[in-house]
Amino acid sequence: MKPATALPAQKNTRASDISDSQLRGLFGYNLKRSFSALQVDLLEVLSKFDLRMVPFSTLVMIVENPGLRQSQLADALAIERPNLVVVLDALERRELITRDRVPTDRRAYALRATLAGHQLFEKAYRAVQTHEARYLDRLTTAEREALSSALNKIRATFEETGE
Amino acid sequence: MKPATALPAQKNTRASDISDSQLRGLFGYNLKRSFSALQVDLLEVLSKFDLRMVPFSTLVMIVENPGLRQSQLADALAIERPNLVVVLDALERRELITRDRVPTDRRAYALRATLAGHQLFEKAYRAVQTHEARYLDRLTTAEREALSSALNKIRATFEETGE
DNA sequence: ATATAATAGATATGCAACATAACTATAATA
DNA sequence: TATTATAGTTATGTTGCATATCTATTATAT
Repeated sequence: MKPATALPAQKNTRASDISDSQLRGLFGYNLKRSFSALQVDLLEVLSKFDLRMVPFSTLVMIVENPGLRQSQLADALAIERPNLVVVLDALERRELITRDRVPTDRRAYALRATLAGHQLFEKAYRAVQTHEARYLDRLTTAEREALSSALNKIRATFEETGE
Repeated sequence: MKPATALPAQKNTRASDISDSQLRGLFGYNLKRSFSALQVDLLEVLSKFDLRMVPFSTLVMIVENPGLRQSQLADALAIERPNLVVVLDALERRELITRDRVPTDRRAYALRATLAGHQLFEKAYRAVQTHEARYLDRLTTAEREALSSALNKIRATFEETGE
């Protein structure tokens, strides 16, 4: 490979004055960094219940929508059906949910949470709410509403064309 | 495995009325869904420049901070040093950046963008700004400020303890 | 009625993001 | 000068996410 030359006559950056204002000027970058930081804490909270983000969301959806089909669930969570299968396998192995045969459609399964599943949901959901309060408490009501509305608009912007 | 039984007497959820209000009540979930939707669009924009999110961020940082060391860069981007190595390898192979020996510390490399690197940065950064305008234009000034402030508070909440 | 197409779920597989342990070479320090 | 720490690298593993393809079953189209 021929040696690519850097632009000449550039002052070196010293350790002290590293700047990321170009990236900080991008909304998406801030969104990613904030979410990543939040996620570390959330994963720690969920780990007490042997859950990760997708299995937790899955359990929440099944508790809220008993009898749900796997395809419907994958759709609602915006995850691929093959990936949901392994998540459900794990939840079923832990006897948190059941896959019940649907009499009217023998291809499909109706998903339901067991008693243990409901109990785990209650505890985990409350723990997540506590985790959320950690940062939501620092926001003003106006900020919370603006944030909520902004996130919805962002989602709407990209999901309307993307789906 | 003994058959786990679902809770009895539950009305099945019909296709039409699947609800995700429990998840929507969680801020982190909305954040994740919005970011995922945004990311699809962003990746498409970056793909025109043969870039992904981390290589793009890396290039931006090197352009803004010529002479930067790899460790400093990994720190600033909050990515692991080993993962940065392969990103830099690829950028160097494309002659977008150079790794220059540092005379005062022969372990270290000073990272600099080549002319091609600067040019790609200019084009890609503008394209990303256009992408961002797609959703930022739909937000009110108040929403934009609240979102910005909220994201910073979220990051502060979790990075102050986490680092 | 039967052939064809579509759907529900599962399996296999691959890529990308991210993390850790351990190595080489240098530099800092005790 | 011996020890420790640091910069970069290599190897490797895990998780998240996507696609192609398979089966069993159901819907539809002639």
